Amino acid sequence: MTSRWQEELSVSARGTGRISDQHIVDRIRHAVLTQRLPPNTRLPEVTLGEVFGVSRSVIRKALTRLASDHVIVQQPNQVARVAAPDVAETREIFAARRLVEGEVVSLLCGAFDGAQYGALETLVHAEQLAYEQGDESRRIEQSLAIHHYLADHSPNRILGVMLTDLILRTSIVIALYKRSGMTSCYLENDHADLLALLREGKADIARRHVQTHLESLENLLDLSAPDTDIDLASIFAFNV
Amino acid sequence: MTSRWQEELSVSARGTGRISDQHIVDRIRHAVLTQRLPPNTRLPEVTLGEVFGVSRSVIRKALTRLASDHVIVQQPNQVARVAAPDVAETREIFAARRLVEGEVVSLLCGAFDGAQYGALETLVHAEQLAYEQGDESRRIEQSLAIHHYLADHSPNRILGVMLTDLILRTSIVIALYKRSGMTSCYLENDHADLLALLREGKADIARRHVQTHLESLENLLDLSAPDTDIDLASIFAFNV
DNA sequence: GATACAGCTATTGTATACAAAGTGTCGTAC
DNA sequence: GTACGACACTTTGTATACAATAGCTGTATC
Repeated sequence: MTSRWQEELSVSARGTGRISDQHIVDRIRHAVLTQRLPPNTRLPEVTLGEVFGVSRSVIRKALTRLASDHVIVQQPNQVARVAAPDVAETREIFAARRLVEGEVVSLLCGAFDGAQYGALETLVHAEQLAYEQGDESRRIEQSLAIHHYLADHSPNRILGVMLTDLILRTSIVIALYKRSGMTSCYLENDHADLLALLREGKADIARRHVQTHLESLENLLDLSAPDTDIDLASIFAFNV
Repeated sequence: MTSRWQEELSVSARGTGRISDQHIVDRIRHAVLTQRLPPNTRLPEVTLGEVFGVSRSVIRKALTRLASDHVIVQQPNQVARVAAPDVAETREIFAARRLVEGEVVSLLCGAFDGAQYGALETLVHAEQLAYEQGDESRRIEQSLAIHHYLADHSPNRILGVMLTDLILRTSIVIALYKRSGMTSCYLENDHADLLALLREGKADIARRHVQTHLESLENLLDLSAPDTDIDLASIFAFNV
């Protein structure tokens, strides 16, 4: 039973001439980021090996790194799966991201040159356009590009890579807890306002703006649903 | 040429019955943390395999994880080495730790119960005692234990593991840039004062206290020295 | 004496074989 | 029909063999 994602990944792999473990990590990260690899998806080593045309050794290294980044979860003698954080962890991920992205934005205030502001502006416009055209997947891509741009240009590179990881983990939990009725996790003008604040160089205001933005995003999710595991635990409690 | 650290690690390994990659990661992390594995130390896979009595497969997995945690650096076809961040990265590590540990402490304010305050107090006293007795290595161990205690009990577990990593990376750069004359990186009463603030539950003051504490620690380092690579570059400059 | 080159050694990269553990299925007993 | 157990299959864990690459040492040459 060959599922959809195997084809997607192998197509991506075919484009590049050679395949290193770094490539594999990037492909899988990107697939998770764009929600083509939903939470809990099984990732058997042999299957991935066939998809990318390498042996398990290389896959194993890639999976180890992905597990370190909390993109997948690996338990002994069990198949690796795309991570599926519970509600509590989801809140913690958002809180951590508010802290880190707030600081990064604060550091970034007034630090860009004209070309960089231009690049950001292009991304913001593209997102707005995609939203107006109802192209949801393209809108998400642009939105992610904006946040990644901030992470990649963080004056503090440590915080930059932390933010990159947190953006990915945020994508995972959004995929998990997005309200079914909700067509889109979009907050109009938030990114445009942020860009303006960056230009003006008001660090504290910009920091708070990002944090509010992320809070709004979190509030769009349905975090009331009890977790599968927690359900089991409560059942046992009743039996005892 | 069997060097010192190989013996140290193997002794640690012998104590535990079985050896998993997690054990190996922990051993190496601890050895780096306590500065028995100084920055730039070479870590060949076969040697580690002999030390721990496992094959390269297991070592390889451990090294991959350590590299993900920035404890070691791995370049293609080259021996893994204990990380040795440059001055710029050192400053960034400290800045990141100030942000994260400040937040963790803020979250922790007034959150401990009596037993937990007692545990912390014991650690603080032990550190003070070790300092008075001039037992530097023991003092460092206690100091690390205090900060690890905070990280391990962070209400936000994401920030907790981030802090654990940053503590380790801080240890590495302290080993690298400690002033030669300086006998100790100790700031009297800082930890005791922090404990008092945690008890009182003044989150913002406690946060600022930790951040100041970390700034003082950074200022004890000699971050003016040019990097090894830069030294070589300047020598070449003279010859040309 | 300096330099370029060749070959050797040390070390990592990759694939594969086998062992061990988990997962699911089928059949049988009741 | 259900519960239990045996067995087959899937998947990961570990070791090892071989290939490929980096770094070093010695030597020949200018």
